[in-house]
Amino acid sequence: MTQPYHHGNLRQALLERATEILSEKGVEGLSLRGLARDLGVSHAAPLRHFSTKAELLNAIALEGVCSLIAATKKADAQPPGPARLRAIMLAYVNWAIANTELHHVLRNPDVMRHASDDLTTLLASFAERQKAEIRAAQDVGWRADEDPDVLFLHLVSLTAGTAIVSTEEVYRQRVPLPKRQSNIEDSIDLFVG
Amino acid sequence: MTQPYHHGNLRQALLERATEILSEKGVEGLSLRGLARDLGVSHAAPLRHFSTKAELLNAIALEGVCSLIAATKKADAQPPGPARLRAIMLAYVNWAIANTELHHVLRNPDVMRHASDDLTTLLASFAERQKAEIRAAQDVGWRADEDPDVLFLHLVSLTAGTAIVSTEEVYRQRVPLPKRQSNIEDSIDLFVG
DNA sequence: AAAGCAATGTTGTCATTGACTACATAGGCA
DNA sequence: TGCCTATGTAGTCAATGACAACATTGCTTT
Repeated sequence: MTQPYHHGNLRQALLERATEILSEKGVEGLSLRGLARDLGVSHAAPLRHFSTKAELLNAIALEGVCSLIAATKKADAQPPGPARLRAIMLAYVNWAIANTELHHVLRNPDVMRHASDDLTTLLASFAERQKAEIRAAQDVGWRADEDPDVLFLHLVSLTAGTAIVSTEEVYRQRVPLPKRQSNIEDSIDLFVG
Repeated sequence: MTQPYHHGNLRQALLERATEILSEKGVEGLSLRGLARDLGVSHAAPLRHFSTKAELLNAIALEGVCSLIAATKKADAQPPGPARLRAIMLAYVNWAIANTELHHVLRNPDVMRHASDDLTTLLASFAERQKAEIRAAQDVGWRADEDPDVLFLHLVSLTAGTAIVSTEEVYRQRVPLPKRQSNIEDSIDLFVG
């Protein structure tokens, strides 16, 4: 029995294997030729799906953002206001913990440097959605007198910061899990009140 | 007039040029051979000073951490307590703004993956110093009844988060400077009280 | 069903890079 | 003066990204 000429689902296989490699060896350890070897296809086959390494990373990042957006959408179960803000922030941080490597990809300058229009647009719309949630909360009386832009930055700083602290090895080794969770809740409480 | 056989200060020149390249093209755009070309030396000359690309990145990161530590040391002018905590956090964020690229290098997984013992030790000692400052502030009565480890994570989350929001292009484009500064001060106030 | 065609995969090739080795030069020290 | 080490050079090799020319497959359109 011989291998079929066509892989069948090479694009998806590439994305999956690439994500594995990223966890293990990072962007620098990811190579199109290495992926081809791992999947048993010829060295140029990946180019049919991603004509450059940057394009592959882009596709992975795009998947990541979609998954992140989906995760935070669940906060819509809460009514607009501080409760929903809290849910969004929690969802973000929990997503980062559950998808550490994707989170790192999205934070990697070498990836985002080549961000496609699709990707930047999606990220921008995600930011806009957060801004809208801030305004909605203010409409319900939450911190109604403060500057929504500054509140937006607060929210982003806090979620980004707690996500980083929750996922980076340095802190995971240095501080036990329950305390890390306290940090997340306390930080968010500090913001949403 | 011919070039002298020896460059004279190649190591330093490499570090400086490499930092420039990192700002422009990131880690992936940095190559030892490219540096050699830029500095007019042979393609293998850099290897005398940094036997691998990772070692060069490490040296740059080490310089960065030293400079960061020096910047935050100025907070010692304040007496131990919340005032000094505030000064440390402000110094950190201002350093990140003034040295955006070094900050990105320190946050780059592809760099820190190969961190030398020197580098990890230095970073660990920096973290320990922050922890000590937290305890010192508690000794003066600031949040004396809270868990110092959780407070430490708070501090790190906040500084990391505000530093990121202050330096990343996405937010710099989206929110004007004065509001970004309000965010920094408000965020820190929220923490130190 | 057959022809044609686009999608997908392969082989071959080239320039660039990281990394190693052997060799050249310079400057300090016995 | 003569050696010795630090520093720089030239040559080489394997791995990689990227491209081109060719092969195979399966859908589509008659």
